[in-house]
Amino acid sequence: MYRTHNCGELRKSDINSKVKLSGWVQRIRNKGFLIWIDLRDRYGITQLFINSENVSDDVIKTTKLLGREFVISIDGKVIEREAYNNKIATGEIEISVDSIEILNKSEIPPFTIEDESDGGDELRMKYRYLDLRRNPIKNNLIFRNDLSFEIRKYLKDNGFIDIETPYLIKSTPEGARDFVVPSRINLGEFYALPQSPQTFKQLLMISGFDKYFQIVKCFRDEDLRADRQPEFTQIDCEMSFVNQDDVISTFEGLIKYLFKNCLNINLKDFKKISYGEAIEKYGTDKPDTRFEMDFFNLSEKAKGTGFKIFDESEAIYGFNVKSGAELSRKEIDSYVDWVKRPQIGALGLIWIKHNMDGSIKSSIDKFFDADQLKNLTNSSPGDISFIISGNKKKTLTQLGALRIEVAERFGLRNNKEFEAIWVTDFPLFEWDEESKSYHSMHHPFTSPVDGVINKDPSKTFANAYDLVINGNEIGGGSIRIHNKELQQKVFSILGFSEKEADDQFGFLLNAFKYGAPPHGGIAFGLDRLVAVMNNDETIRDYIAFPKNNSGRDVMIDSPSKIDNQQLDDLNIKLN
RNA sequence: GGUCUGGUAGUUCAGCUGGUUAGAAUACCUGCCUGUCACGCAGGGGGUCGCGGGUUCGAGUCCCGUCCAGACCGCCA
Repeated sequence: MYRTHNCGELRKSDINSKVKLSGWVQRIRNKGFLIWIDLRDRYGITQLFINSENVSDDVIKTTKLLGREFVISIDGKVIEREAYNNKIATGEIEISVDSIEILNKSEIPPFTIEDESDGGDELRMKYRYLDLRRNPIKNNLIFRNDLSFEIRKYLKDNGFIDIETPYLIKSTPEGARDFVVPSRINLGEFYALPQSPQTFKQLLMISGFDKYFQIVKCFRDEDLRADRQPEFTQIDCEMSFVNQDDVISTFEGLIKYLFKNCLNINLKDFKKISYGEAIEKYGTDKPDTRFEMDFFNLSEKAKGTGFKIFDESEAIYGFNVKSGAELSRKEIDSYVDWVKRPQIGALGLIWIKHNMDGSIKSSIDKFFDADQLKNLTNSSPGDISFIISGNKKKTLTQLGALRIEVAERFGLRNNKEFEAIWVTDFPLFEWDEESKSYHSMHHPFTSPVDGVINKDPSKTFANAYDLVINGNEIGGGSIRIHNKELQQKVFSILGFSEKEADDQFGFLLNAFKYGAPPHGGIAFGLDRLVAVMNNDETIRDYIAFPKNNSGRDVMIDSPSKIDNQQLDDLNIKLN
């Protein structure tokens, strides 16, 4: 037997008990005659106490050999501490050690295994198994576990069935790049890893499974970001005989349930905002609505005054910042520089300070008088207005990015506050200039509103909805097409020939012939949900073994070359 | 594919307009210490300044290339 208790559970009531504990040496405090060892496991830390006068020579000898991260097992008696440590749960007791056994020694770890580690990202990833010993990361994974459990509980209680779908499927050209797996017994052919179980869950609806879910890995071969990994986990759900409101209410219920049960937070009812409104007011389809700073549109109002920049712009938008008039010239300039960075790409930033005394100072004083400016921005004393003009789409995007940056610097992104919203009424199609073709904004199985496609496809709206929490896209879904003809029409608008559509999705079109029920669903990014619930926008520390910026796992060193025999077996030649 | 930032001791970092033997903290090692809990005190070891080239009397520092890492843009139906 290695232990009678774990390192986090002994209390004052256990005093005088004989116990056996096992764990890792967190730290040794050697004061000559008296030695303390912090013994750590997943559950906590228990202090071991060695008084040189009262222990065998063996214990002293073994203790001298110990170093950080040694794995040891000790026997001893629980005693009360002379001075309590209220920082840890076991802080009122310690173990008077009778015997020590070294179960395994450890080299000195490359970084300190403490809450505030000195390790940089790269080192932590290389030794991720050590990083996972640290409380912050360990607790993230425990939280994720608790969240998964509650997800399953809610969905099961609501009649959903967990069904696994295959990972080796078929490559399709639409959407993200597929990860591809060569087939040895079908030489020259390839599987693809699923970007989502989309078509399978629709087929399950046709099978009559009614309410399906799966917490499932998905794969996309695209560049990574702090919130994007090539393999990630979705909470994938689908329901039959539902309309948009049914799906939204079921899953608004799920999200509220999760916040309540995992964070003890009661979320307000989720506001609904249309895609068009989101873009017009916030410059993004995933607005952070915890703060105001809605855009105003000056595209008509500010033109015709002879100010060239405005007169020649397709669009002019701006927003007001409360207390922004306190910004120094230097701070304002830093915003101007910020929007001019290539990542944002604005040509400039117009600012208008509305001082507390009612006076106006702006970067366009030469072209407008104070009253004109007050009238344009509708600002209050104390505000600063930021304005960007130019191409409409770019202007809105740039201003949207600035809005977030301003909120960040003004501390408006309050991490105690959570605001979830539904974004609806997306366009069904998006025109892509590069390929001169329509793309699905969501995916090609999304049904148009009322099941009808407008003569002008770009004016058709999708029966789709995204869940956004604090400016992060957490999930998205739609009511699907369940009719063969409509599905074929969508494929043809997307530029598929009848044969291509049949080759790639014939199985689905076929299935629609045999009594496909109306259905729809949603998928949430579990990694992002976990991160956002912990006020984080980086998902890596919520995944046990994530990949780095270049898609590499630096711990196992993947991806890696494979040997020629393996290539031969697959009939693959590298060039 | 692109933009930006970084790479100096085991680790996290400092190192100014180029100029003696490249520093700090922490970790590590040795000794001392009878109530520590970020224990304390004294001492010690530890560096191809990512790599390659160039400019220069002289390069951690400037220039070019390259690799690695991070953030972002493109991309992510």
